[in-house]
Amino acid sequence: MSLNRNVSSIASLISDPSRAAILLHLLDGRCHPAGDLAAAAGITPQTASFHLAKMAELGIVTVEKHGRHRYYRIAQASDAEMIEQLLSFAGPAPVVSLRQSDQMKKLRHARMCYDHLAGEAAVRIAESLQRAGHLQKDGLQLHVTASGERFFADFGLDLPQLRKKRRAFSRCCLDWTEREHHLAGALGQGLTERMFAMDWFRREEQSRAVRITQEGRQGMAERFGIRLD
Amino acid sequence: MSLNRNVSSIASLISDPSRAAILLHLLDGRCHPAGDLAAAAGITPQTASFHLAKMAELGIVTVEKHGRHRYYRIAQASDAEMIEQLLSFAGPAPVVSLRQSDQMKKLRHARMCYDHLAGEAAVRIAESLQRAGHLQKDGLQLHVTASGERFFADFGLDLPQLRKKRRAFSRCCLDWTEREHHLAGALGQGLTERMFAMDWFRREEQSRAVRITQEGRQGMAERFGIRLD
DNA sequence: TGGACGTTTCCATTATCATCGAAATGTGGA
DNA sequence: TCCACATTTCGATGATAATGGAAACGTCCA
Repeated sequence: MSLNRNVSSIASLISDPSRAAILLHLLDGRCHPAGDLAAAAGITPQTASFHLAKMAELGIVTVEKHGRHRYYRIAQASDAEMIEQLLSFAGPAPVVSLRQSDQMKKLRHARMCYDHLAGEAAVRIAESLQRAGHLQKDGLQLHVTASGERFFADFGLDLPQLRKKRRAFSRCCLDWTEREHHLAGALGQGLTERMFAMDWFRREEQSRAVRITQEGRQGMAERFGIRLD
Repeated sequence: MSLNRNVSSIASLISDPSRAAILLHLLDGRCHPAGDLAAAAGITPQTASFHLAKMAELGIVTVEKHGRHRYYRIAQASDAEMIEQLLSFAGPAPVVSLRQSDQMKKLRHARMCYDHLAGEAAVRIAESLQRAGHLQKDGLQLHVTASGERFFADFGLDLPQLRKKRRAFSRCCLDWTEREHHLAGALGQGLTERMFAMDWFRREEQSRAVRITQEGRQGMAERFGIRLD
């Protein structure tokens, strides 16, 4: 591996929105073809290729050629953990397994994944939205149906505004604790922001864990038909 | 609003080499006049001033005016820890000169990480405290056990006072030279302060490096069962 | 009071870099 | 063999931002 890594180059990976989106998408630990990553970040294949080459040079990602596809993945699992922590505000990375710890339980429950909600709560919300017919899964996309348009507008989201952003509008993101999908993309971010604004959730200090408030429990039961715990 | 303003803003700050140099210089936790930082980064005072203003605006550094000097320092310990985290990601910088490698050896050995000790000595201390059952790792937390309460009190630390501080009490921080954890948080700071008060360590001028005194070697052998070098 | 010095502000220049169109490369399938 | 498709390379563009010269500001000191 080229030790071309210096602090600034690592930091620039995270500070650029397109690269952050790509990294975020790679955080599921699986391989993704370059085109998917381009779509995920809302950029053209050329641009994605440019970014991926840069990341490969730094040894953050590795490539595997299969036929005419090139599959990218994060080179080391330990890097993946560190990236997720950095993306969603970081403390030092745990080297040992966190499986049984208290902190881990909290993270399983609800946490931030870069700019949107993850964990059990997020997975349940995504399920509920699909069951109600507001979202429809189409590959990696989560299509917003007509009833979904009304639902999100009623929920206080400005969908036209969210669509304008230079990033994928609505995607699913594999939740590494639940092994199910939750909602990501501009819509996931907007929904999360709205729920925070309504004080459904509160961030814990020094952690990406998220605490669900009493309002949150009530709201999730009323709006999504979800009862947690 | 961005829910992770900290990360992306800090990352974009560090992604510029000049600012990275400034921040790295500030990682010693001391105050530095603007001119020194300019020299450290190899840029003119105007440019340094421009960068420092930007960092101050984001709240990552704070200024203190003393006479015609303005002293800058990193505002929050958590930001400093995040930068260290990025350093551990980047890995050790390539050594160019003999003088640098000499300096590097010293930094590996013992250095300041903003307000607490880092480097081999700090990692060994953290290990020793866990082996003795005074600390117990729980995710990112380092829990102080009953025997630990007694140990630290006997060592001269006022734990109740440290707990009151508006920051994480006891946590681990990934050491970028050793790739192991050392003790951070209020407890790490307090322990470091106490050891300095006992003259176990002395800071080198103009550097993050820390020198271990004869008392320090003796004390660490007696209290922690550590023999360095 | 005047001059030296540390620092900042203003401004014009320059460098960097993400971005995408066009074209090239390489692979699979018909 | 030819075409479709995924991806990369090349080249140009435009936006952003770093940079340092000139000058102003404040503070210290003689």
